[in-house]
Amino acid sequence: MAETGSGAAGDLLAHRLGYLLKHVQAKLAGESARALEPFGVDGRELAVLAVLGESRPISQLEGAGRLGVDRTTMVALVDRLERLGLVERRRSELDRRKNVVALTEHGEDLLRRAEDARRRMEREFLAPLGAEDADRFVRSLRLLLADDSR
Amino acid sequence: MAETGSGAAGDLLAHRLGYLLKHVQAKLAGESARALEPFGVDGRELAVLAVLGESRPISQLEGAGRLGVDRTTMVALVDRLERLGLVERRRSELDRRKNVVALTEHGEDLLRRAEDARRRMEREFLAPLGAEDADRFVRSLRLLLADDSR
DNA sequence: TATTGTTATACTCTATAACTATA
DNA sequence: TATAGTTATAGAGTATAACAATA
Repeated sequence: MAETGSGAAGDLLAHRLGYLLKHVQAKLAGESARALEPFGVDGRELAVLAVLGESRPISQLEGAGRLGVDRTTMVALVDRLERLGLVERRRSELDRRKNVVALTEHGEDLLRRAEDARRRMEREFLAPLGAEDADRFVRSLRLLLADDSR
Repeated sequence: MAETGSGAAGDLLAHRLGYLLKHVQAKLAGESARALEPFGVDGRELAVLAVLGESRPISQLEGAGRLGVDRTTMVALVDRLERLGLVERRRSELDRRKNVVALTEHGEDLLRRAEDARRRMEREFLAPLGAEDADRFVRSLRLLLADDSR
């Protein structure tokens, strides 16, 4: 989506939750892209890296589950990270159907530095809210996602 | 995106703004689809209808500008709304290059009823936050979008 | 038979380029 | 020459179906 809020949109749209959410997300995506550009990965790929680098090595399917993506999507994500030399696929010795995906040293290093950049970017992004409301905002997002009262 | 938050994701991802925003938006999109299903339009099309139905009739390009979409995208959106009998294209008499897009009676009626349903859906969606934090949340979204301090 | 990874494929969304008609 | 609408097309992003290897 390259259509950054060109139209002032009066304020008819500023009252639509869908519009607000979509465009705030798009704006964040832009800032994220800029912040991560030096690292050659996007926010999504960094999230994959973070999940894969979390404690013990996990399989592709397990990673896909945690990220909430399809396993075919996961193949493409790992493909790309592997091509960048950030992760390595190894056949699991316990269950040879599984790929265990582990971060390379380069991957570990990039993960640390890119995560720093991401955190800085997020803090700046939320700065207009002030510290207190920024916290409340993030907590609200978590609450909205967690609530499974359907 | 049909990948509703299947993976519990520990809470590694619950601290990533991008992940939270994306999935909250996806969840809202789901609720929105359900709420608007009886009307045969999605949230986006309803927003187009709302913009077009706002006071004086406007051209496609003007509508596209307000919505923040490309004019080629606008063609497809108006195509669909016209096929549904919700809007009508008329050649502008002042400038015959322009299409003036006006809501039909059916469109006006659907707009009113679907907007009610949307507002109810949004209120329910935000309910887990409580009234006060729900307000703050929406205000924060507006603030984040408005801030042009780049 | 079921599961994991993979490939091929299709579908959605949206933008770019080029065309038509008007200005 | 420039603008509004349109069409054709291409590029992301992601899902479904089918296949191979393994359990």
